[in-house]
Amino acid sequence: MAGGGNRETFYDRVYELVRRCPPGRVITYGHVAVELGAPMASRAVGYALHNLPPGSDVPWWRVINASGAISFKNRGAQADLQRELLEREGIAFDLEGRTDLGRFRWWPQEDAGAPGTEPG
DNA sequence: CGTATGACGAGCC
DNA sequence: AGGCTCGCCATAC
Repeated sequence: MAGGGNRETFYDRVYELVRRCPPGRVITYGHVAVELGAPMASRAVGYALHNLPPGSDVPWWRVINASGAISFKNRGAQADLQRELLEREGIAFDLEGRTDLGRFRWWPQEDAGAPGTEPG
């Protein structure tokens, strides 16, 4: 059933992109927004993950802020969980709780098979 | 339909 | 380097 009518919301687009983020890599809210065509919708991106339903296969923990740090630190438990999940994937954290975006940042174009971005 | 929220980003001091 | 403010966007009520 083509069903049609199934309009994809901004949230769904965020989920799809984040879902493509491979382990050991991270992406910033701002970059996700840019990929979606809304470089200034970084806030909406975070909101999308906030509305992320339980049981979803979206690696929300691979999404961090432009500072390379984990957001919603207020959530404590949630932030701690994200950091643990990232560390298990090989993501290193700075003493300030920040990661090296220049080393772990993931670029959707990599998945597209576009050379030039060598994570080396 | 208008207001308020929020897991952001960049600029300014 | 750290902290504060404004702006921007997409939903919820």
